[in-house]
Amino acid sequence: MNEGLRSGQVAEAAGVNVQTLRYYERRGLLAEPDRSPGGHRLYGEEAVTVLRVIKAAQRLGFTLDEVADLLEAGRHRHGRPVPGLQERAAAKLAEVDARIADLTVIRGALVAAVDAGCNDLIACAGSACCPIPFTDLAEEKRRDRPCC
Amino acid sequence: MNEGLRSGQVAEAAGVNVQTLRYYERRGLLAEPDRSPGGHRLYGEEAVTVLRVIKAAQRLGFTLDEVADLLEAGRHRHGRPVPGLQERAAAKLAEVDARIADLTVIRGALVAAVDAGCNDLIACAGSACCPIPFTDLAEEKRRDRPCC
DNA sequence: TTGCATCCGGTACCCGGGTACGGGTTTACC
DNA sequence: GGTAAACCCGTACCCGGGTACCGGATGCAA
Repeated sequence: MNEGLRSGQVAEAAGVNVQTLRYYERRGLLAEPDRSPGGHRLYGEEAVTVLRVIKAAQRLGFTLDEVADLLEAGRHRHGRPVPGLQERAAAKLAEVDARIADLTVIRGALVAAVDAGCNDLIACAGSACCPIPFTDLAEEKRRDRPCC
Repeated sequence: MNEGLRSGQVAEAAGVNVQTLRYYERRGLLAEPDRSPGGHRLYGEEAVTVLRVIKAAQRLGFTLDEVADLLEAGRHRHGRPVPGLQERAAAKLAEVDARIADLTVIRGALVAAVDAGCNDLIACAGSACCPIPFTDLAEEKRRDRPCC
């Protein structure tokens, strides 16, 4: 009878690998489900939702540890808001913005290299006219000076 | 006497770990340098340049294998341009653009979550008014529909 | 009851880019 | 010529996020 979804069905519905279910369970992201008399996992419908949430949170830039933390807080809260979810989302937003800014710098360097018709990285590095800002690219800090 | 730079000096000058030099040598990114009578590596000045180029190329989005390939092509070329450097840079540029676009979508979702004052991921996922586009976030494909 | 798909747990491996450790030499400076 | 720092090589380990393989047990249908 249909006393729950089997691991393969959940995995299928959520678009993940079956192994990933057990992996998430080990990592504390997915609660341990009930078992059939023979020991097979039997999930409720909500497991699929949880998986979708995990995948979405990952896409938003949260690590699995962070997601586990967020979900754990959600499970234990009793009416009050999850402490820090807002703050964590705002912090992630700042990280994402920084990453976008960084990629924009990289984009600029690539565009310059393409425009200048660079042909040899080493030769370019030696010549003063090279558009690739080797030293500025070295660290993502100190992004204040524009290329060349 | 000063018959070349020792590994520690090169590493220091390029801002990398000494172990990383040997790692790059193994990976074919850094040519095997001369040795002292006792077997210590003695690098020329150009090794520092090569390291800087490697680091810059990494920042531009190239993997170490790709960088190795690019450097190898640069070593073997005799006057003619490195085949495909332009194309590869253009391809990387496309990748970077795609990544920026993707991050922009993610940014939008984060902003929406913060603006809406989301407090619990699981609760949100269940309600229709949740601003986080769980299903759209699932894959980075199909990025055509705007959030909500 | 037989047969096949699915699931079980445990462990090992994958990717990329390094970093650390350990025991033994070599170099450089005083 | 002593001594401390730097170097040698080989190997193992780290991170994050899974994936694969194994032999054995279960589930379900005909």
